[in-house]
Amino acid sequence: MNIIHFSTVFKRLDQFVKHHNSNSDKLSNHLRQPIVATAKEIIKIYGLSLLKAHKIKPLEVDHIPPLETNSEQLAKMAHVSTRTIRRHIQRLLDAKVLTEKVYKGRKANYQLRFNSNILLISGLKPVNKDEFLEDDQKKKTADNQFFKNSLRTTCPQSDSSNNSYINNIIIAVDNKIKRSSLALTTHYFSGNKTGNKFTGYVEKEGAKRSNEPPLKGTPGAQKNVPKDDKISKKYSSNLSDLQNSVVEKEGQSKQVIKQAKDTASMPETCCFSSLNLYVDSLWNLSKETIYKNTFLTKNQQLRAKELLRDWYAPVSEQNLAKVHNIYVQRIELVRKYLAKDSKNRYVQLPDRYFDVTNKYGFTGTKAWYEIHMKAKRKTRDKLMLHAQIRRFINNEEKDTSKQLSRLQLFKDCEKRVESLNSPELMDQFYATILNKTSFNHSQYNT
DNA sequence: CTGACTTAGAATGCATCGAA
DNA sequence: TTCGATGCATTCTAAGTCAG
Repeated sequence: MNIIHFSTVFKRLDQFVKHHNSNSDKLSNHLRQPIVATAKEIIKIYGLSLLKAHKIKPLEVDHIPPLETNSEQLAKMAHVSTRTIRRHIQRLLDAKVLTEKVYKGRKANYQLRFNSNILLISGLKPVNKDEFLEDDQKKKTADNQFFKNSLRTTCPQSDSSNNSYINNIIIAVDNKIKRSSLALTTHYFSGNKTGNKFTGYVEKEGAKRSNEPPLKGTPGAQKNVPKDDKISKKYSSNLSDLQNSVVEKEGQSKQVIKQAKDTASMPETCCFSSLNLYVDSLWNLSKETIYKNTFLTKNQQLRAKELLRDWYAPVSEQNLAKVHNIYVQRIELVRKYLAKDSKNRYVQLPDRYFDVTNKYGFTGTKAWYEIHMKAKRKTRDKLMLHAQIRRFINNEEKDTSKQLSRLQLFKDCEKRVESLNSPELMDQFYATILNKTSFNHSQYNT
């Protein structure tokens, strides 16, 4: 029995601190981790003291006693010096986490009063966890934590810093867009007619696609299948999702589908302990990133793990680590997407989001991942091209005595660029080398 | 891209002051 | 005398810069 339900109060404290930090201009006004840690220690002490007081004499809601403590005690608990405690208390007072500090004289402890919005003391009764859960759930509902109408959003397909929220199937949700029964990915909701330069997606294309049934290789592609062989298809789709993650078009590799079916038909081949390890790891990551500020019930969490198991189940053991890594990156993409506009964006609850049949959930992040990897490769190739050009130019600029053989170096650089397998980059290489006078050295000297 | 280096700001400890 | 408050010096850390 606790008067203060610590985990709930700590969550509220974290939210309060986050809100406070985002609202304060000066970095010096921010509450940082050590101060928050001190605050938590103080709350722990307060909880215990209230419990003791309640045993002696039942507490009344309107007369919750303040915490009587001293810097020495707090310093011991928080493993810091008394000086630090005093500073931290001052900062907590400034931030209104603590509302009052009353000095009771040199031979007495001082009294601390807490912000009641954070502590949520229920007075006479010990805190009923279930009540909190219910309340919290109601609040989450009110805050649009559940899906009502449309399942589509306008999220970008990569973590590039674009704002073209046009043709993206729901992976995470953008609250900024007004919802209707219509799919949000249609052009009606276009906020940016210029489209997504980074991904090469344009509004027109997106609108067109939104009217089409989901295709293989499109964002969130999880082909609709008849219910009877749903599971095997589901697994095969999943596996191709994994195997083809290096931008191989989904469904194009027969081998992959075959392998998926084989794997799905032999679940016993999976090493369940390592599978569970990956499931736990991915779930913990999701909880700490995309569901960091979302209250989740026990059942939702259990269901989430079950669903995540579906994602790993068809994967052969030797591929588990690789696949896990891809899933981690996909979660990271979602986190970045949410972080860009945390007020207006949220993600579906895990019991729905990780459903493999929900093409607008985690399944949809495959397209993000592919585009992300494509962009990464593009950047890498470009850097490689620039490096080769710079290498050649630098040699040209050296004293003749120190220069390497021009032809030899040219061939060497050409070979490297050739290995990128991109005619466009090859052309760029030739153009720049042949027309050295127009070469803007500074452009490549980065 | 990576690692070394620099720098500003925050955290902390020590010494001292001052109020009760 | 005790203990919170305060000034100052040191340490730590994160971000930025630059050269290889």
